[in-house]
Amino acid sequence: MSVKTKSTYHHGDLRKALLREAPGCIAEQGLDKFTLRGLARDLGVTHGAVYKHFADKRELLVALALSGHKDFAATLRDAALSDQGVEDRIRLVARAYVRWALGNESIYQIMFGPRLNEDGRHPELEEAIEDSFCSVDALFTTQSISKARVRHLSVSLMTQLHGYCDLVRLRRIRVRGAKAAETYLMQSIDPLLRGLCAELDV
Amino acid sequence: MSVKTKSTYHHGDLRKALLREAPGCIAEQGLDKFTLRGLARDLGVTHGAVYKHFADKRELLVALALSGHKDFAATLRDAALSDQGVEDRIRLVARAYVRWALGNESIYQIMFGPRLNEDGRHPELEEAIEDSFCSVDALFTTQSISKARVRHLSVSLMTQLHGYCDLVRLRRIRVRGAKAAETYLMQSIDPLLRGLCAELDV
DNA sequence: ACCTGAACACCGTTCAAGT
DNA sequence: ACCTGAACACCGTTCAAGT
Repeated sequence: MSVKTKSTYHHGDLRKALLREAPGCIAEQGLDKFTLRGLARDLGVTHGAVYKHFADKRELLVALALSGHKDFAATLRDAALSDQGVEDRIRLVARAYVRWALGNESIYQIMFGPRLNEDGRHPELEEAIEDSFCSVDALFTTQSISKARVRHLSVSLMTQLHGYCDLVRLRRIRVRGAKAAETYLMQSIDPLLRGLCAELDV
Repeated sequence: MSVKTKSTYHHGDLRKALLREAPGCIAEQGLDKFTLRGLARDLGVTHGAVYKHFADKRELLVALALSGHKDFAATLRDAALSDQGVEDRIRLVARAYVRWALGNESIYQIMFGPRLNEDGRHPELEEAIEDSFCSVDALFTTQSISKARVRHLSVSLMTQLHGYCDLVRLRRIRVRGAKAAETYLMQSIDPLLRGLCAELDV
């Protein structure tokens, strides 16, 4: 019955706490220097405690990647299905993509970072990213375009957006601030947009 | 005067040997698991020996990134300045980009991997990548287009190519083999190419 | 001038022991 | 059921000592 409510023992929900704190931890030090022991320290538990909730470091990252992909794909889908002409919908998807990627940098880094599925377990990860592609496919799906071609168009858009976000994150393209990143993107995506609209007869 | 010529002591040129072997080492295990101690073992020297040639692990990676960028930028420049119409030159750049990136996966990973210039030393790295952008600028530089707009066009092309290579490397876009990666790219880059040509009045 | 080998601080992971 | 703390193997980095 001491004054301190924080029992130094049970944590309440350590699993949730680990998932909540990890992104900030990664944002500070970079994914490559992110450390389970450091994360445990930040939460005031011993390093061993983590292993009661995740089999290993990779499993923690997989959990973050999965929930990230889910939210990301939903965000893209909302933009792709919004009630407007194709061109504006493509713009909305582009904006939504960069906003999400740069607003959730740590998670995005995990999602598109070193492969978490080398061993072939976690096929869910592959499906999760496929979901994002499908969200974007919706933009281009019409009677007159083959399925294969739709995917080419999606790939053209997704690769440009991923490349842009990756290079901005790495400071290879220098823009100051998230807002500037968005407006700069809207200008560089212009040629692709033009080409896509031409193919869609808009 | 023993039969063994390999003196177990001096290595000849350990520095060169380290730079030569590192990419293969990285290709096998992935950049994140790449280890100086492992590399030293592969070369038959003690781990301490590495530090006679590189201040630390990062310096080794910087050396690889710099020589990589140099070769990469030159490759792009050759393609961009080849003797043909703009559209074909863009195609050549695209092909050269993906061929280099996927043919030098480990190096490409270092060049566009975790930032090696966080501390602000090694500004050469920033210049090195700027060189690649300039190589591509050459494609779009005409009287009628402003410098700022030329850079937008370069960014549109470079981000698409980087995004494509990154996603192929991560198996997020599945193509079997380097050749398939090239032909698949040529189809997905089609919309961008069309938009670029429209803007260039070709 | 270049390499060895011990040493130190740090990590991921495991496990018997505590509560 | 969940956490602690010692233990092990491994890394990056340093440095006195060897050749």
